[in-house]
Amino acid sequence: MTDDPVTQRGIPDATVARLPVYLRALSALADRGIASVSSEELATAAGVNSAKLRKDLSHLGSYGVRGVGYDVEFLVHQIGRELGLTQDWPVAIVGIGNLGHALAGYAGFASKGFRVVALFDVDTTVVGDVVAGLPVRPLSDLSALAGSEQIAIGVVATPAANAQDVCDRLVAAGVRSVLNFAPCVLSVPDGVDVRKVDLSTELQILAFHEQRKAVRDLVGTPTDELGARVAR
Amino acid sequence: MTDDPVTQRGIPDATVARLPVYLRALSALADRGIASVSSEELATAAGVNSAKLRKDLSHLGSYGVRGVGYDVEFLVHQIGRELGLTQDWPVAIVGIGNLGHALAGYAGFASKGFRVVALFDVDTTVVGDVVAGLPVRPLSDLSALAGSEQIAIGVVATPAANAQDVCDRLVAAGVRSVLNFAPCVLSVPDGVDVRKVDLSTELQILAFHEQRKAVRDLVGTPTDELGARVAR
DNA sequence: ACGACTTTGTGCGCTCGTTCACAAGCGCAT
DNA sequence: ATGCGCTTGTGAACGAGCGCACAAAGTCGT
Repeated sequence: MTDDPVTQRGIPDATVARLPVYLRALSALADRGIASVSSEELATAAGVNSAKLRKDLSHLGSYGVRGVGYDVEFLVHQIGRELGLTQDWPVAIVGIGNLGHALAGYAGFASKGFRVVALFDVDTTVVGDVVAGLPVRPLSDLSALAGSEQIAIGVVATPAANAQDVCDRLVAAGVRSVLNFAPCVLSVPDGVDVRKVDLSTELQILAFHEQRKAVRDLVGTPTDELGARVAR
Repeated sequence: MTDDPVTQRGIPDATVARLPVYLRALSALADRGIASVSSEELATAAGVNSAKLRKDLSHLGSYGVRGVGYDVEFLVHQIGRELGLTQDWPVAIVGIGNLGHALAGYAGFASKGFRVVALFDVDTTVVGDVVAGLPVRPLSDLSALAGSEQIAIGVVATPAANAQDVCDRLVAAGVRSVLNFAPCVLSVPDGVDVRKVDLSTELQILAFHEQRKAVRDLVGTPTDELGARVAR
């Protein structure tokens, strides 16, 4: 019954988070016409340890050839399949402000099977506009469209004040994956995934390290490694 | 010489990454006029375990009162100070395309001591435009401005192809904190921090889980907890 | 055909972070 | 003043993930 023994049993979250990075590095190699790559080369391209890379890939199956490396094309296909990029993922963006505009026009969406199929906003002055070839629809339309299984991923690009309400509507409409750009915590029922992209948080983390570096410079203590921290 | 015993000795990265979330939750409470909060309440507001919250806060010092909770105003101040938000952080944005525009106009920047002071682009058709009150300058101006210690954080909002070059220029100009929106790995020398914000990666992670959920639904196995994973 | 070389896949110890559970500490009511 | 109830701060157990190091397994040259 298990259609695939490897696929079924859990891939660690940390690994899943890195697969897109590997995929991108591999795609770049493929574009340059490179057919085969060693774990060492791919690891440096992806900015990770080679052992970690190998362990990550081993979760997908034994796709490497000892003494040779990995077939680039094949690996691209396998990772893509594992991430579900062979299918088409309809995406809806809610909140067509500054950021919503940019997201709607973002080419990176289309590249990997993600397709923006609907735009929503509460602001009646925006509703009806055509952005990136799609009409901006009122938020009330959401339930109708999503109910027909047309939306897999909802992107929340509204101000924080509206985010939870918008999220609730998305969930009510059957969306089970939400990408949240609003600077707030969204609470969702079980079975719904939320990922947060938070510019402000990232800046504050950078500020923390920057401040620390400034202090170090002043005191002039080169104790400890104060090396680069390529933050996760 | 140690001006503050607690501040000096390392706060875990995982904790630092959560401090902005706590800060936001606390600010929201303060706006609602709430003066005191328990770890339990704050934890739920921030979407974390209360024990974790307490341990995180304990790294800043013993700022809570047993039997009572934490003083909201005071904690806001302390976290803000720890994150370096009492200072002003000059930010430069490179790459004034779709995303760069949105970032330049993003209000969240200004809110916490981050101030966009310069915009750069290589595209001569964009250079000279005024975006969000600032002129877009040619990339060659970067070294001059940054050399005078005017830029603390560089934001890379260019296509992936230009990102490494832009990053190198930023670093050469003395920038030691980079926020990277380009879908690629940036390599930087020791002492420089890079944080990545990657829309495409987040979508792919969501797709992975979505696909898995779809499989579960088909097979109809409610084994394991297939609960909500509020992803990190 | 065979040995030397290369690279994968992984067992193992270690570090880091999370969670539980509880003692220490504080305020308040009596 | 004293004891009670509440909440913090933290010791300790647990678990996840990372990286070293090496055996297994394949290729290539001779």
